[in-house]
Amino acid sequence: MQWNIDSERPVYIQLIEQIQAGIVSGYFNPGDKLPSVRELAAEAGVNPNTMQRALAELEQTELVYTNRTSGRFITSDIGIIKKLKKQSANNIIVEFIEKMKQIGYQEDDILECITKILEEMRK
Amino acid sequence: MQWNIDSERPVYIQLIEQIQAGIVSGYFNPGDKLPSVRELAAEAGVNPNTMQRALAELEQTELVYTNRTSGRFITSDIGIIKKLKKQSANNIIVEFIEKMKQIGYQEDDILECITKILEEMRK
DNA sequence: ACTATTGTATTAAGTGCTTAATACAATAGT
DNA sequence: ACTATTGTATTAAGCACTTAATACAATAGT
Repeated sequence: MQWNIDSERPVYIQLIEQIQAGIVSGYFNPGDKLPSVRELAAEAGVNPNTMQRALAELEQTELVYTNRTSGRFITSDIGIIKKLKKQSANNIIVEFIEKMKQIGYQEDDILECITKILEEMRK
Repeated sequence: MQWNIDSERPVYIQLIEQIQAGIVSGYFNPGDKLPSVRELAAEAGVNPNTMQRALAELEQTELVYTNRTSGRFITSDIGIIKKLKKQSANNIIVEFIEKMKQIGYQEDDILECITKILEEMRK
């Protein structure tokens, strides 16, 4: 796994994001065993407690689960993963729309704007 | 002005956002004189220093300017306002796209998703 | 020239949050 | 049964940041 931690925001938040992205985007596969807390921490260059915190919080989404001494695993329930992916997308989109409205864009304008930018990116 | 401050995030940030939104969305008009720091603070129910901080930071965007004792004014330069509005939109959109990509959405998916949600909102 | 009103500077207290050191607990594997 | 390895709990230090009290500075208006 390719870790990418900066000091702009709390480390544990970035860990959560990156692990979750790894699962939801398919980098980790359902049922995979994760390396141990200490290994992951070493790999990412963070304190084990910090990694532990990230993983513990992730568990609340049921994306991963723990067997006390045999380690942590990605859920095998593809439904959960898909559901969370949709949910995440929804939250991101709603937040995005709210922000755009706050600076005075109507719904039509938003669609137009983003279409334009996405087109530009394709070039 | 209708202030809406919660304790989730720093007060001064929320003030910046709301004032900026007020300008960019057309609630405040170019050239308008703003109430004094102390008045605004009282109105919003915050400490004057906090309002001062928000206004001072806003000045860096050139949306408002100060005449030491006669008060603060919204810029009369409509260009600046429009430019900032576009810039803000761009930042919001780019950030949005990045987030969506991080959870595994391609550009096409993004457009599809948001189109769908916007359509739902219209109903 | 005076004074009220405006913006500004300084600084200290409070606060919440992150991180890290360390110790504890459970169990798979031998 | 032992031991190495796993996850977990506790707690304290550090840190950065926000907020607020207070004092200072400039000038428009009289």
